[in-house]
Amino acid sequence: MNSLPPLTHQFVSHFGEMGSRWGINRTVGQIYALIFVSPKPLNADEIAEALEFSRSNVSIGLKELQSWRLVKLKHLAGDRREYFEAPQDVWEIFKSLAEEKRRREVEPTLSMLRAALVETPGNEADAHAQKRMQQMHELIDLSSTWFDDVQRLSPETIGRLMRMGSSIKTVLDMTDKLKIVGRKKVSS
Amino acid sequence: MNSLPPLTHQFVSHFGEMGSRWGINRTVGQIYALIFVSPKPLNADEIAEALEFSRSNVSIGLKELQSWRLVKLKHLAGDRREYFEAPQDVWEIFKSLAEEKRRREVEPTLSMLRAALVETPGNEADAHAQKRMQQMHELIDLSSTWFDDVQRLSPETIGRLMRMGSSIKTVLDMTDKLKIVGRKKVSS
DNA sequence: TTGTATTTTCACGAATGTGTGAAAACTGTA
DNA sequence: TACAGTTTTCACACATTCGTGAAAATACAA
Repeated sequence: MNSLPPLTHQFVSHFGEMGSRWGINRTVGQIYALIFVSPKPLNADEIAEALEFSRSNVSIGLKELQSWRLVKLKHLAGDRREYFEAPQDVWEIFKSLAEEKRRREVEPTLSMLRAALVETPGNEADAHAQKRMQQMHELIDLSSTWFDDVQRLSPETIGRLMRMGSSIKTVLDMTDKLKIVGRKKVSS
Repeated sequence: MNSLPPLTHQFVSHFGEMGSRWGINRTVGQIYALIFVSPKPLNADEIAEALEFSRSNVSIGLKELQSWRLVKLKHLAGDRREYFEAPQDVWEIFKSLAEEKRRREVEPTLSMLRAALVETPGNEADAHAQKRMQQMHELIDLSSTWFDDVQRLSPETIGRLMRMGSSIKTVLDMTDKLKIVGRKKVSS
């Protein structure tokens, strides 16, 4: 760990520190950071040595990172060991992360809400609770579906959308106007 | 806790279970859930009784929820106790959450990346690492700025944008075409 | 198949996080 | 100021998570 070059070291340390806030542990964060900045795939021993973790710890960390689809397993010719690398395209990474987060952190709640919404509340309190759940469901469902849709766009298109920022409103207003004009034309 | 009406109970339990995935603990999750579905503001004692938590635990949980801006403190006339309620507008809640998450989970990383990007790499490995950090920075910075922008739009506009889903691409393509036509006109 | 390199599992100690009751601190009223 | 209601802090016990080395399982070459 201390033998890492300064920028890499800084990056790896930061991911270790932030790990807990992101819901992964220090080890996993550092392993990912190291793989992310590495110019070539790494095997578990290299990681264990660079980070001064036990081999078993690295094994567990890599399993976890694979479950998040943040690292890809790669086999090098003439080498039996397993090598890992991070996808090169950061948009790809972003997508995997978002998708996995939704699956783990959002979907279960959506299911619970859906189940609760088809029940018939047995009293005043539950009737109100159900109304609140309805509001929550609407919001989560809309954002979730939207994210799903947008994810399918090319990175280039997403980039274009994002760079518009809040001026997307103007575009939206414009298209709405066009639609109304269109409708008027048809109906008149 | 067991005296809560069934739908409320289900909701509260779920938030307790999901808590760990969301980076809050069971207690905090349940307290929030209870406040969210409650038709009226609640005080700490009511929460402690309903959830069968110790009074001190509720106090700590409420502090945490306030720090996330998920509950609002409210004083009821003629009552010295502090009452808490969740903002009624779910979009408002969503915004607070997103903002707070960015502040805690994204900003520190952006700072670190910015700092690393102005350094001069001392060797090949760090040169490559810096390139990767550059890519990561670009992505996070763009998304972060975009989120900031969009957050300022009215819930209604955001809703409109989201309901468009991936067909936003068509709109984007259209406006691009308009711009090109416009430019041609000017230049010709 | 055997043998060896490699990965995974597991039990354990260490570290961290959680929830409690009691005590301290605070707040507003008289 | 005194004091009663309310909130917060704190030390402690308990639970959970983390990281390790050793042993077991797996994969593959000969």
